[in-house]
Amino acid sequence: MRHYFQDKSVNLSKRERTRSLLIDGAISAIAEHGLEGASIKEITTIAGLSNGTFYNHFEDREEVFRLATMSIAQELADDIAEMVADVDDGIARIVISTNTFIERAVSASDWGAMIVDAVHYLGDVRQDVATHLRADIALAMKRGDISEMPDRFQIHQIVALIALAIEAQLDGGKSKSINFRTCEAVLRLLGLSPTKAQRAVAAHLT
Amino acid sequence: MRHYFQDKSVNLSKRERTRSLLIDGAISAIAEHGLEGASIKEITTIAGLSNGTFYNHFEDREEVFRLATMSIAQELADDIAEMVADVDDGIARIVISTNTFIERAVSASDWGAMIVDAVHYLGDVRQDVATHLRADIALAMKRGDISEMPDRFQIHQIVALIALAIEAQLDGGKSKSINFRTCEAVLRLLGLSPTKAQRAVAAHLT
DNA sequence: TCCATAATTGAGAGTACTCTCATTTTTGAA
DNA sequence: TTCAAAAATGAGAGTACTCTCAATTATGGA
Repeated sequence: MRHYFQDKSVNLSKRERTRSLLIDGAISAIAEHGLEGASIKEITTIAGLSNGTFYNHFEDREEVFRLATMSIAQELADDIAEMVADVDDGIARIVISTNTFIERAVSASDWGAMIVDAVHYLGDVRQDVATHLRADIALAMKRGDISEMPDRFQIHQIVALIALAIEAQLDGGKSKSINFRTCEAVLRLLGLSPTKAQRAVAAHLT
Repeated sequence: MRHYFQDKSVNLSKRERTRSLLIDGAISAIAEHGLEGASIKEITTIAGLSNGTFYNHFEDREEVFRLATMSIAQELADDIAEMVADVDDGIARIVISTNTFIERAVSASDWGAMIVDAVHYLGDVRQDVATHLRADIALAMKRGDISEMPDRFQIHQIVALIALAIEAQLDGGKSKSINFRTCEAVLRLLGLSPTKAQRAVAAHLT
């Protein structure tokens, strides 16, 4: 994942390729030192470019951080959308999406670290997750599995639990149990009883 | 709250009084610019002291941050312990503690902002909350209201929800509804059904 | 191949921060 | 009141960072 955007841009214009190098570099740097600690020097060194090139592509630090976050969010969203494309049960979609999102973020550890950081600083990320979640919940409501559409605050609660699950696994190593329990917790927050939540998770994750 | 530790140390030694001034200053600075953004210059300016004095009292930034966080945590813990001293129902204690903690943190907004920041950086804070929570949960288990003692990860989930509630109110203004729903969410995570959680919150908060 | 345009380079100006230390000021016990 | 010890001061050394820009190098269409 360290060269993800670089690889993806391999037959685009030079401008795009360099941009991608810098975005990959920014992700590594942020994963290592956090949004506030990542320096432009570090980003360009990782990218194998010189300091000045950065400003040929981005206005300032803020811009590359925003772009890098959005790029990751988009990639993960696409990945997950494909994963649940043929699942038509809302609860199942919520469980599978949540689990997949966390798994992917943990596996691509730079991405995970960046997401955890971004959730604390950038409200956009939360809104992004919210959009996808809402669609799945609407589906579950049609079936009567969930009775009320959660508001913005409840979505934030769910996002906080997901970020925590990623953080815990980046610190302590991969753990299926953490994923299971996070999915259960999400369903509990959405109003399922503990028993139903547990059954739903057991049914859709292995 | 801006001069809390200063006021509290008013008849201690000069050394203690200056220390308290600096801790109050550190809290304000961190609330304003975050743990990473708060500079020593800013802390000493707020305290009305000169730059060098800081190093007469603390080894480095890290030390004052740790001390300031622990001081706040201790004060809040004492405050809440007193509040629930004569409540012998575990669920009630959990609800009242959670609500009081969030309310206090939001009212003393510098403290709240610092706690939100510290939760993300310092594991200690989570452990601190954990200790108090565990006692209340043990009480609720004796009565059969909760069936399993939550492990470290579940405690972290609860702490994350509490931090989110504080953050939301620091951004958007005080809101009883956020407190209610956070208490409900905490009880749901602890295994209560949505109905029971709602009743418990309604019974103990007004 | 040629060459206008685009991209990259790296030195450095400007800024901000942490921490040290010789000096000055304050404190409080005798 | 006196004065040794304690505390506070602020200039500045050392470091690190952001962003600019004139100069250099690479690119790709004709």
